[in-house]
Amino acid sequence: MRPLTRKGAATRQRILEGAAAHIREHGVAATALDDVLARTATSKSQLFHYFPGGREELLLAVARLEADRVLEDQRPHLSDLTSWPAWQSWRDTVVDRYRRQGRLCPLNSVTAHLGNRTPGAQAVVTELMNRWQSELATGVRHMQNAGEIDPALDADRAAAALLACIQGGVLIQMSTGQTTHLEAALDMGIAYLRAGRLPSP
Amino acid sequence: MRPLTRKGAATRQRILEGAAAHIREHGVAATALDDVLARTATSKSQLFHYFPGGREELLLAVARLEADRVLEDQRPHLSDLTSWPAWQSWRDTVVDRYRRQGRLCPLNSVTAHLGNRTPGAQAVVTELMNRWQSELATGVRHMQNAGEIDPALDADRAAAALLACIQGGVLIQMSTGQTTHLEAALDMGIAYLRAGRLPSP
DNA sequence: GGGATTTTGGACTTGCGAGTCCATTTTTTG
DNA sequence: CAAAAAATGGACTCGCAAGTCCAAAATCCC
Repeated sequence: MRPLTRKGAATRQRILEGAAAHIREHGVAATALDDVLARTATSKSQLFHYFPGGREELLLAVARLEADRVLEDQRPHLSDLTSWPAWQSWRDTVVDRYRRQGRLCPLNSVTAHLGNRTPGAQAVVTELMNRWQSELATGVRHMQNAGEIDPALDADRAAAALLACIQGGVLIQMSTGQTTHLEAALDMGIAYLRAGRLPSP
Repeated sequence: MRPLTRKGAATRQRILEGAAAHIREHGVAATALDDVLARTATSKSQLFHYFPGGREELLLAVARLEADRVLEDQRPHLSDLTSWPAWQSWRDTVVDRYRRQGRLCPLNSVTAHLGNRTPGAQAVVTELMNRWQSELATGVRHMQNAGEIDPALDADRAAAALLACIQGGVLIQMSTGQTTHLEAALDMGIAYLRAGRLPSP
């Protein structure tokens, strides 16, 4: 079904990354297929050869790329939330990542444009959220086992709240350009976790 | 400059609300000018007569409409955060409002589509956020004065965090369709405020 | 009432950009 | 090496939807 030569795979990758880059710089609305072709030195036929679904399929692939990137950029901290200093450096990483990213959030941009009526688009986002929340919950549970957080706390619900803090902070940053809300929300979330800490005996 | 007959004003309003309604139902991408014309029984010339800037100006007007609506839907609770039960009913109102709204967030949809390149679009959002945060901060300060929240808490920062909780919860709801994150985040935010309460003497 | 102004209808232009097609070149495979 | 399959170039079609224009109708103002 899909033999895909080495050269072919390279071209496909080039198109994909070129599209992602252009979207990161100019947003989805200002990204025509021709822009991608020009930037990647490819032709229409190549694009439709590797992405038979056309624009929509390409955008979906970009969404997947960006979604993976989101979690990758939080490594290794995200998977090692085993002490308060670790939580703090994770927090700093997140803030820094989004500060760097600036006002354009490629993922939000793409999914918003793809519309939530495309089942694929929301699947990508939903899966990202699930993985993200799951890793946070693992961190919370670890701290509970270490006696640093009240075991009565619902780890998943706390992780959900924390995730919302991040998303909201980022969303606000997209309009204001400031990361102050993100920082405030994250700090609050972590403070909340610590407040539920078992009183040291 | 703009005499605007009574009839003219009515037509303009009809177009504006028709556009907002169509966008709420179908999203921005799926809203062509012709759709609005058909729904409001008006013609191209009328639309461009009342919105000389065309589509962009219309969308911006819709954004303003929706932004106002967001705060209005939280009245009167938002301006009366003077007791813990009051905070709770505000929280319930917000959750309910967004549950009703479903997956489509007209404001986010419009601003995302208008791109953040339009200065007007982000101005609308920024102003909304400022007003929203300001009202929340007022509520926090009121509770501080009543001795229900630690006076050492930075009211504006707490309000910023709370705002991020809401935005994030809503954003996640847009993909998942669930309000669980919104609820978890809001509950956490309020719990955080209460945790900072002065120990009763 | 009547001239000025605003409102309205709707056909027309226009440009953009997605998607198609086919001929040609390159690579794989046996 | 030769046949088959894949990769590539780029011109072409085509539909949609934004925006323009002008003439006709309604309304306002004195």
